[in-house]
Amino acid sequence: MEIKIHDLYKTLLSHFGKQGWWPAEDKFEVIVGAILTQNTAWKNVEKAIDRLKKEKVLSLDGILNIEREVLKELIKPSGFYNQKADRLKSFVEYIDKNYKGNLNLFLHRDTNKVREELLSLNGIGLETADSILLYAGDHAIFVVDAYTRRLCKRLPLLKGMDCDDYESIRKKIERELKRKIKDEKELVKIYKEFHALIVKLAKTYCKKKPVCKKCPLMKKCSFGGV
DNA sequence: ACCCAGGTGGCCC
DNA sequence: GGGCCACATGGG
Repeated sequence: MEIKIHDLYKTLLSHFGKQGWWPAEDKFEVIVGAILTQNTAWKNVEKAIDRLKKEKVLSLDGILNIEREVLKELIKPSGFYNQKADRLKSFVEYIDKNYKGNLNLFLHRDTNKVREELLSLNGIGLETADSILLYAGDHAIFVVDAYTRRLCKRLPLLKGMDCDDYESIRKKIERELKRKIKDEKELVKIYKEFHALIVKLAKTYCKKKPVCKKCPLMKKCSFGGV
């Protein structure tokens, strides 16, 4: 049996409730978190963010002016700290140089323009770019991560599509949801919530075992669990 | 002593 | 255009 994407969203929402992503105080914190969480447990990212806050450098100017070696030391708990320090530095330098350090000026423009620019920056790939677009910029872009990809492989919800291709999954999910949701603001809200729910699902039921008997989607899966 | 975590870029074929 | 690999810390 095939699961409709919107039904899957509804099922997850009623099962887990609203997730309220992204957990951050402002746009800049979302961006820092998006870079720091690359292949890293969120718990470790929190430690790094707390340290940046404590040093009062969790701002565009803060990261711009802090010495690279000091920055590395502060974000150490989040791992890959050499490259992540470079990535944070190159991002704030880019915004400073091209947008007078004004994040809103950068974010609030044509979606594809912003996306292209993000992708041109060092260390910002598809998922990080889309996380920033959706959660910091409120653009209607769905974020695909490793969990989403895994879900696509295990659920017959995206039949006939390439589950290894990021863009293919993103566009399919966006198409399906756009068909159902006409209001742009509502769409953005659902993209935010849906991605968070997929992460929640994976963390709750699929930590180790690829197929979990406790999974709430069992009944709807032709093969028994995600 | 493994394996995993809200990825990305570089190199190889 | 896909298949490896390094990147690093902390928790199970």
